[in-house]
Amino acid sequence: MRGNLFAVAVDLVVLTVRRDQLCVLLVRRGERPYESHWSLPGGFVQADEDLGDTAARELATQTGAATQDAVQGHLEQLAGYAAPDRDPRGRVLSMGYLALLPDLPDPQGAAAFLPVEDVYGLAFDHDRILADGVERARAKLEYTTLAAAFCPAEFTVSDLRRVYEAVWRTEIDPRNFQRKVTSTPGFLIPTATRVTGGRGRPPQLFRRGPATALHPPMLREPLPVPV
Amino acid sequence: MRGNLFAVAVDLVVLTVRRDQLCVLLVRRGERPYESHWSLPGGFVQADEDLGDTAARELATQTGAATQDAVQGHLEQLAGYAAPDRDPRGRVLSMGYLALLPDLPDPQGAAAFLPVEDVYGLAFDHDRILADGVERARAKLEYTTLAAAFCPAEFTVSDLRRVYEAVWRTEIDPRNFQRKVTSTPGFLIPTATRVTGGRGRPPQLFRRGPATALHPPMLREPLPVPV
DNA sequence: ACCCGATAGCCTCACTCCGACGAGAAGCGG
DNA sequence: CCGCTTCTCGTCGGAGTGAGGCTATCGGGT
Repeated sequence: MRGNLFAVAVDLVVLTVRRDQLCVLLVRRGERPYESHWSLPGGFVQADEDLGDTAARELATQTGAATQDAVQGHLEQLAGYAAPDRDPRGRVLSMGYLALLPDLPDPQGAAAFLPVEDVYGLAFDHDRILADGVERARAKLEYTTLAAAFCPAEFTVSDLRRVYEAVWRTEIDPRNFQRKVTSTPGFLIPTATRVTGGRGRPPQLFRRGPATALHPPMLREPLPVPV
Repeated sequence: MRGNLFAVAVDLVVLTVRRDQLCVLLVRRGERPYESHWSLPGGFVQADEDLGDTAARELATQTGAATQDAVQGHLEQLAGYAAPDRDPRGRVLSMGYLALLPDLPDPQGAAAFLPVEDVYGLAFDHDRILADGVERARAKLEYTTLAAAFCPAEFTVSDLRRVYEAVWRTEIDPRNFQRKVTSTPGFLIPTATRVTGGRGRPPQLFRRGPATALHPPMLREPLPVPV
C-alpha cells in the first residue's frame, strides 16, 4: 500500500451559549508543542474506534459523562485537516467535529468556555478549525432546528431567540420570531408550565419537537453579491 | 504520540449530467481486494500533499488535465470515513471529495460515467460515500449557484433547468424557473449570441456570474415533518 | 406558401411568508 | 394604583412563488 502513514486525531469545536455569548470549549496545553497555548480539545483515534466514537468519547471526557448520555446536544463531523506542516511532530490528520451543547457548569482543570470573539492564536491550525465550526453552526441555524440544541430540555421562545442573536450577532424582532418558530410544525412542543419570577409576563415553556429541517429557512442578512 | 497509524486516501465523487441523467465517474478495480468491482476513483495522499492537492491531482489524472486547468468545475471536501474494518488490508482513512463537472468525453481505460441510480455494490464503503456526495450535491443546488458547474462555459436557461431536473429527479416549470434564475443578481450573465438549429425559438446564451449564494434559495419539495 | 408543434420569454393573478409595527395580556416593583 | 417589562396576538404592505395565459420564433410537414 503506497502512501505515507498518518496519526489520526479528532479535534472538537464544542459550542455553547453563555450569558448571550457564543462560547467555545478550550483547553490549555500542558506539553509541547504549543505548551501553555489554548487549543481545541481532542485526542487520537484508538485501535477499534471509528471517528464518531472518538469524538463522542472525547466529548464525554471533556464535559462530564452526564451530558453525553442525555439526548440533548448535537455532534457532527466538520472537516478534515491534513496540511503537511500542521504538526511539527509529524504527519497528523485531524478530523474536526462540531458539538452544540446547552450551557454547562464550568469544566474542571485546564479547560474553560471562552467567547469565540476573544479567541485568537490557538495551537496548530485550530483557529481555522474553530472558524469553520462557527461558520457551520451559523449556517445550520438557518435551515435546521439545531438552535434548540443550545437550550436546556425546557426553554422559552426568548431563550431560543437569544441563541440566534448570540450565534449570528444580530438582533431579531421578538414578535416576528415568535410567529416564525411557533408556526413551524414540529419545532416546539408547548408544555403546561410557565415561568414565574422574572420581569414581564410569564412566558410559556417548550420542549424540542421532532422537526429537524426548517422550511422555509430562517434568513440572515442576504449576502451582498460580489461584482 | 499515542494512537494507531493510518494510511490516508482520497476518494472522488465526480458527478456530471449526461443525457439528462446524473452520472458518476467509476473505475473498475484491477487488483485485490474487490478485484473487478466498480469503485470511486482515488489514491493515497503523498508525502508533501495536502488533502485538496491529492484530490485535484487525482481529478486531473482521471479526467484529463485540461479540465482541471479550466476555471469551470467545482471541487470540495465531503467527509472522512475511517471505520476500523472498511479496508481489509489495514487501517485506512479516506477523505471523500465531491467534484461537479460539465459533461466530458468518455474517459480512457477502465473508467466510465454511469447513472447514479444504476450504481450499487461498489468496493469498500463507496456506496455510502457516493450517497453522501449525491445528497450534498442535491442540497447545494438549493442555496448556491453550483448547478452552473455542471454546464459548459456558455449555456441556456433550459440547460440549467435540465441540470436541476436531473439532479433532483423532479420537473420544474420552465417559466417560473426562468424568472427565478434571471432575476437573481449575479447568477447569469447574458451574452450577445443565440443558439440556432434546435426546435423552437432560439434561446439566449449565458455565462456564469459572480454570485455563489442563492437568496432566497430554490426550494425542492418541503420534507414531511416526522411525527 | 402555409400551418403546426415546440421552445423561449414575458406577463398576470392569487397565495404565502416576512418585516415593520400596533396593541393587549400579565407579571413585577414602587 | 401606576409605570415598566416581557409575552403574545393582529394588522398591513411588499417580496417571492406556483399556476397558468399569451406572444415570439424557430424547424418541419403538407
